[in-house]
Amino acid sequence: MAGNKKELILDSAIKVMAEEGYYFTKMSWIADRAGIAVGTIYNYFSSKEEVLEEIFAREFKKRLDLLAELEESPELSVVSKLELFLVRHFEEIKKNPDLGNILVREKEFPKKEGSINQYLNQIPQSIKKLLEKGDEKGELEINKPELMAAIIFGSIQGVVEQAIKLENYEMLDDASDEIIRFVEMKAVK
Amino acid sequence: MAGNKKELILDSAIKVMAEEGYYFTKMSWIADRAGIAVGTIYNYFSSKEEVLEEIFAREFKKRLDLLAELEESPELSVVSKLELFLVRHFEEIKKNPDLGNILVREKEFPKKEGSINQYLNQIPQSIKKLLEKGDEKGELEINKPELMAAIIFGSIQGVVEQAIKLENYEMLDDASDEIIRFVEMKAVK
Amino acid sequence: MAGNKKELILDSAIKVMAEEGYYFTKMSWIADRAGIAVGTIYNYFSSKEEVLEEIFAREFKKRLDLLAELEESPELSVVSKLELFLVRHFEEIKKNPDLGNILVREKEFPKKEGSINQYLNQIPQSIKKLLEKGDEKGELEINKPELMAAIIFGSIQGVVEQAIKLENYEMLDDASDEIIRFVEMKAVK
Amino acid sequence: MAGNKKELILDSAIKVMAEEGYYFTKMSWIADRAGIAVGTIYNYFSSKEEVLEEIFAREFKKRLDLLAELEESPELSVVSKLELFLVRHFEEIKKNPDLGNILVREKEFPKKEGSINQYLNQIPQSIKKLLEKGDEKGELEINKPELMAAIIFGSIQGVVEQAIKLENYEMLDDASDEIIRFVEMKAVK
DNA sequence: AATGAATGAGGGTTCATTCAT
DNA sequence: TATGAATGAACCCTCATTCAT
Repeated sequence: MAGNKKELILDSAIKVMAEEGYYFTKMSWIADRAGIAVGTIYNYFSSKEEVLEEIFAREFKKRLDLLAELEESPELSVVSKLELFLVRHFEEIKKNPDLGNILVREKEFPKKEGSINQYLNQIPQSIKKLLEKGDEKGELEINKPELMAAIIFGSIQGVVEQAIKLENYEMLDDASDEIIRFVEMKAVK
Repeated sequence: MAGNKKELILDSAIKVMAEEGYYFTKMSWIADRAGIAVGTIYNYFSSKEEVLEEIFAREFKKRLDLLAELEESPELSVVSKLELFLVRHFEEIKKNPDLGNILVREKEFPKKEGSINQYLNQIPQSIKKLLEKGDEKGELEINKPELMAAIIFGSIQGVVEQAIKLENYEMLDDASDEIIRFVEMKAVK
Repeated sequence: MAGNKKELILDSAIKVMAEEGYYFTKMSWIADRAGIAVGTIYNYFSSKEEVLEEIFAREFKKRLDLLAELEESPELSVVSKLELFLVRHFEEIKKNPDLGNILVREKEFPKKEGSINQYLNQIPQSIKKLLEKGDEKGELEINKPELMAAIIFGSIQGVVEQAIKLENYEMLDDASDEIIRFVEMKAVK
Repeated sequence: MAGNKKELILDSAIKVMAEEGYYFTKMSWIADRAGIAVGTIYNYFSSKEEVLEEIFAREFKKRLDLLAELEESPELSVVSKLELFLVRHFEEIKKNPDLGNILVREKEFPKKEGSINQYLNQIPQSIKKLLEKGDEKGELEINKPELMAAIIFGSIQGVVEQAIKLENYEMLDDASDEIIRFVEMKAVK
């Protein structure tokens, strides 16, 4: 039951924040949309920032769990791993574009190491590690893994951003293919 | 003199906003950093939002002017045009990373058609047009220009974001090469 | 409870505005006087202007309701109606001179049709209608009802203004008699 | 020349204040309307309040001078004196309704004994004295001179207020007759 | 656990006034 | 004298958070 209420609040927060952006979002709007009182939110979250953090935490946990799982699949090539990751990510975004909107747009909280930054930084890092593993294994030839990771991560974000802005969600279906093609350029033949 | 003061304010605003993010930035901090009174800012800008808009307007004007100029150079291939654009953009960011920080991070102002959104939307659009031109001219084979533009724009943003976050500005030197290589995959041989 | 808090704020506002005038009145003074926080005022009123409007609205409603009630009393002569109105009005002012002070002094908000102007304009209009009715019924002979209404309304305001300024509240007891005597000059014998 | 500039500023101030009201009037608007710089105003007036005070001072000086002059005319009856005063006052208002607007509307500056209050209080006082003189001389029978003065002063203000609000300036031509008729009620036959 | 009225620190903005030119 | 950019104190209003019920 308690879990349900927290879910309810998060769903409501995602909708409002996707529409208005984190800073314009008022706690009272989240409450209204959820059909509860403002005070109730504070029984489940200690602050507005924590609501956003929880959203990021959950979504990033999904991605990072998937990445960890893929990590431990020796039968898969690095490129396949990346592909599986992309496919799944874009599927999730397609299921809930509001979420994608938030994930892609909220970049504030400068300095503060905690907050959402901790999550945002992990994906490019994981991609970088993946690419380095590919290089070590002789699958790929990556000279500048940090740069490549930046490009790949950027591509992912860019696709989500445009898909939502243009309301062209089909773009998400083709995106992994296209990005993977880019990585395959680096494949050692 | 007047131009100087406006410049002074913008420089100060760029520094503060890069450090703190637009929403955390206080008008009084911009004034302090510029060594002037808060009221003075309002002699040059009508609101905090307008300060950010001016920053975006100026930087995007530079980019869009360059794109327009390249447009009218029939001797250049589409790929070369894109390359020149990228090289110049990354050079500018390297000269003033604070600016890059802001350009890449501020994505709020949802809905509001005016504000910074008008600028943010123009670059992917211009890239898309460039790609379509390349397709028409038989230089490139682009099936989904919108997707490709999203990926390229995303890559650019991703590189700037990571370069700044990791304080690895050399990344910016190699980024255009790498991104162009991706576009060249689409070249018709 | 809620009604009480609104009342509390209005009472406080009346006192402060009577002492200081609307423009000098600070929201924080109203709050202090009411023993509440500034923010609380905004749970009941959307702006400082709305506080003043509510004061006017309430007082004018009382007057206009009375006028409407008198309107529907065919047994009363027009002069008697006017007299009853004056007596009641001056009684009210005597009970709460602070209120009278505000009602008589605040005339700003130029142009703006909403705001307090809508109320201020209604009394002379009602008086004019009353005089015209008297003329029609053959009770009075009024050639210039607009002028007469202006004089009567001005007299009322003038009496309240001086009574408060000179702190001579007895003046209010005699005022209706004197003003009515003036109207009776117009009585058809 | 200097006198001219001061005149220019006052004329401009009257127009702006009549349109906007004292509190909404910005010093810069007065300057703009006068075709001069804001700073220049401060060469002739020490503050915004002083501009308003000067307007009141001048107009009230005219009235008080007239009253003083009438005072020393033993051949005139009190009623005639009052009539001459009213006629002149309404004539002036008709010549410059903007001025009337200000004179009638600005009542703020509570407490502060200086400011415009000093002027506003003098007219009812003078009227009261005039009435008392009439009583002494056996011309009039006035039991409550303070009340009568309040009514007469209120009438004057009310007429000006309505004439301006309704843009019915003809009202001003008939007003003195009507008000005098009221005073004549008190005449000893 | 749920409520929502109360809180009050905080910040963007205004604008009368100043003063160097 | 005239200018008008610079000043900065002042204030309305917002809204995340609290807490008594």
